[in-house]
Amino acid sequence: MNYHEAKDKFIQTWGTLGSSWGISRTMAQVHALLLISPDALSTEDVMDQLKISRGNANMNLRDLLDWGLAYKELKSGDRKDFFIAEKDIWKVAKQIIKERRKREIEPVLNALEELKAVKGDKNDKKHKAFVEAVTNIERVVEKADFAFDKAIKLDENAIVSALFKLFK
Amino acid sequence: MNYHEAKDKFIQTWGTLGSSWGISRTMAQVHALLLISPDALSTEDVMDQLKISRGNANMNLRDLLDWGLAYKELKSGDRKDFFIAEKDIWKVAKQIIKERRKREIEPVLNALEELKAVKGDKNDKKHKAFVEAVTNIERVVEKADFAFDKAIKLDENAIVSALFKLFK
DNA sequence: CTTAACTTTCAATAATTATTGAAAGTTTTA
DNA sequence: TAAAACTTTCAATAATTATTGAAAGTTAAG
Repeated sequence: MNYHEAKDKFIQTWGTLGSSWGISRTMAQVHALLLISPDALSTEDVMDQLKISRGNANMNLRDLLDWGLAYKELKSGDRKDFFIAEKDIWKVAKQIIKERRKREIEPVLNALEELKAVKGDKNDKKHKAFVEAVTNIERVVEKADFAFDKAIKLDENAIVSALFKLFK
Repeated sequence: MNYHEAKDKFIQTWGTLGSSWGISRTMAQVHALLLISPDALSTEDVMDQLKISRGNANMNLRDLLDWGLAYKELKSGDRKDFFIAEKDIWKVAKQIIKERRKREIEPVLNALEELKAVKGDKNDKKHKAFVEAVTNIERVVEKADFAFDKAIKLDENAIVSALFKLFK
């Protein structure tokens, strides 16, 4: 496999992985391209290399900035924006967890809390099953939330070695 | 909020959460419905309550069985299949992690391994950046894979208390 | 066997989500 | 201030993904 084949396959692979873990396919592809680029790229570079439109490139670069997965780099003597990826993948992972915790877990916890207050006959089979299910789920979601919160505060090796110790 | 409102909101919430964590919206909704149902439901019950077609109900129930998130229950004197959800949410979470590890992480690790073997000038800036990026990613993905592998073997409290100890 | 009860499949269609590209907006330079 | 260089927006459109429902398939009972 030569450089170009490998590059395309990498962008494709990273895009697929990203989209299955909650970041959009194109955003992950742009990130992949930036990851393997030794130098910062402009919007046009991204457009050319991924064959996407200006609007699309702009949108996804902006989203990457929002997620903290890429940074702007201004080159003196050039008015264009250039972009570089966060290349510490552990930091990338933590950043994604952090964003998704905020965007997805928090609203769910709020919704679940509300749901427990359902009015009705507390001895009804359905009512009991409902409150029980919601309470159980809330407990697990809270624990997952807690785990993610801790994970983003630990470094790469600490979390792995902590888990490992449990099996020594 | 009365029972029906709460039920609908719960199904909606669980569907949204599911779809953002990699299981299809409708599959998560069917699972939600089964979760709060005190008794096993038939395909028709699911069709009626979620207002979805027979084909769709069948497909999603089958997928839930595949993922190990629901079970068939046969009632004597009835030829229909009835379904109940796995109600231990920690088990549900572990099951989802297990399936996604198999379906998504393993293929990515294989692809990354292949990519490291890219042919070309090892001193070229691009080539070096590429191999470095792929190697870094592989390292983190392997660690995440390891962590998930351990997580699905631990019980609910062990993993949380292990993380907690690191902060005491 | 044959019929009835039920489940599965799949091509057509609908719904959703992503992408384009031209126009509007912004910033910088001279 | 004007014009050039660049970025952002957004309505139209394309691509993708999910859903339907009728037909085919399967299983069990009579």
